[in-house]
Amino acid sequence: MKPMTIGRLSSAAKVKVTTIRYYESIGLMGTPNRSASGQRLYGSVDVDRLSFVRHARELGFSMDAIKDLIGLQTEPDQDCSAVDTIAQKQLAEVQKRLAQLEALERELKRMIENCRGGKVGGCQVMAAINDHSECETDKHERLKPL
Amino acid sequence: MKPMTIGRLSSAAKVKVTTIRYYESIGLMGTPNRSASGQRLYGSVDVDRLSFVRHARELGFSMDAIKDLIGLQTEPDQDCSAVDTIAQKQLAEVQKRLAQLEALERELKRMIENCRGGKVGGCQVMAAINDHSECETDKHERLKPL
DNA sequence: CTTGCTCCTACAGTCGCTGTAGACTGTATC
DNA sequence: GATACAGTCTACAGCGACTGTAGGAGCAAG
Repeated sequence: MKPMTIGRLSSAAKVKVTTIRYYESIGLMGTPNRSASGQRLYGSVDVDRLSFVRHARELGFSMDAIKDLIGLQTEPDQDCSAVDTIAQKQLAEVQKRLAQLEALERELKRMIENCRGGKVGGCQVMAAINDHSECETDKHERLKPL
Repeated sequence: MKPMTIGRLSSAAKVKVTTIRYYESIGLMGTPNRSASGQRLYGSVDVDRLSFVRHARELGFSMDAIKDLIGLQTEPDQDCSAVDTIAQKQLAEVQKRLAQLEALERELKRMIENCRGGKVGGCQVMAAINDHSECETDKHERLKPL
């Protein structure tokens, strides 16, 4: 179980080297030991932790939420309802976003469906973007990037 | 049809004042006329254009795509297949994102479902984030923010 | 005339990284 | 031992699409 360099950790946890250093800078990874020449040295604990972070990111958790989850992880005797709350909140966000995107999909399909070729001047897609009187997405808050 | 200030334009097109100035800075709104004291002055053309931009943003188009659409708008005699292509591309992105989020929803639900209270140490949500061996989102590319 | 809103510029901050520059370290091959 | 090349280091700038702040100047109503 000898220590590994940042590059090994990177391929073990499938997180880029630069990203690992970034995570360290925002206090997500603690301060690693260093070799005599100043290179970061990690152990298998760090692989686990970093993999956890990666997977939580893949699940769409914010860095703040992940910090909270890591904090909870280090206190295994605490009630896990806090974890549940974070996960529930995340699920709610995902579902909200799904509803937005479904509305978006319907509207884009409608636009494209109505456009039957021709000139830009009479293009129904352009018209649809211009005239949004009957548009359901108007009721939504501003859309976050795809 | 007398000119309006940026604040009027803002409420007419439902785009924030600061955002209008930002759009100007990235070349999306042209350079407006100015009053003697230097205040921006707009006409109804600008309301239309800005509303168009807002609605396109609500549909999730990138600023680059919107720039293209505006460019096409000013040439109404051109074939509208270019517009169609941009819209199709956008629809494809939306559908891809939908698929990602649906996978996410399933996994979050599964995690929460399996967690039946207790201590963090035995929490199935934490375990699920840790052990991602059977996780379908692992196959996806990195998720963009919600 | 004063109050209080709107407008101006210029710049820093958001999030979650990614990319760049320039220098040093570690390892493999000749 | 020399050389080549990959890996590592720090520090900082940039991405997209804005948002927020500071410190002023303009303008309409009471």
